[in-house]
Amino acid sequence: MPYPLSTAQALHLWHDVGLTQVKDDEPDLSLRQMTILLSIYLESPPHTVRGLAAKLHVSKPVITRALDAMGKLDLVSRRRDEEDRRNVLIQRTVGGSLYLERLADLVSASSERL
Amino acid sequence: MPYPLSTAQALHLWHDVGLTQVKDDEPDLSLRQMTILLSIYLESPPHTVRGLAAKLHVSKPVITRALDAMGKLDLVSRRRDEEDRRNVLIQRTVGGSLYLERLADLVSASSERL
DNA sequence: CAAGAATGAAACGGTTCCGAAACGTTTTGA
DNA sequence: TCAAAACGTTTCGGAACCGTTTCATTCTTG
Repeated sequence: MPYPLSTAQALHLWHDVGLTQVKDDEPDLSLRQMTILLSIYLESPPHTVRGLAAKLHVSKPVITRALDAMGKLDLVSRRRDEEDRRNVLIQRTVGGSLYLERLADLVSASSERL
Repeated sequence: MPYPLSTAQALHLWHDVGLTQVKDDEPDLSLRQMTILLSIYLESPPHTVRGLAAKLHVSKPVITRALDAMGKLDLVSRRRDEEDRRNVLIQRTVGGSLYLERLADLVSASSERL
């Protein structure tokens, strides 16, 4: 368990990771997209549009559009809930797992250089 | 000095901080804007449009527009370089310092809960 | 001193995101 | 059974951002 980061270390960590992300040519996820993606992968299913919207305090169309965008990038997928066909269940993908794995490695590596 | 963060801890830290930022009503800075702001506050002056563009591997208009946007939010200010009037020197503001202080506190507090 | 280089800003067209409102489908419950 | 509610999506107009190109100003240098 690491000690809490000092405020100066926190800023350097943020700077370091941001710099790497910006310098890469890969399309960056917006803050909202990234947070939605992390919610899907870190919290236990099922994930629904309504549930995510409530958790992030944003409107449902924000979630729908973020899922559209991340779906094109193969970071998440959607499936109808057959038990209640009004619901859409949001699912993880291999691409999403790899994406977050790389992010985690980046943060972890930056934290070593503090 | 903290130990390096584990990959799982890194993702939870990112999620936690993102969640707080998204739930706030405050206007979020884009990844590029945030990285520019951190460069200005963490690295030693002078900061110029050209210098920042080179460091982040982006075009100059990206920097100009980000400075416009952050200037409106009172996070940075600009001043002509009187020694070479082609240059614009980018300067820190009280608002920018407070903004980053709050970010640092947020990251630091989240890191405690890991 | 004049021609070229360097710097930052502005203009332009295209893409993406936003909030609010309206919509289609499915389920609920009176 | 059938009106109301719930869920996710689509549409709409507006705002922000992007990359490229062009421009005005200032400096350098031959």
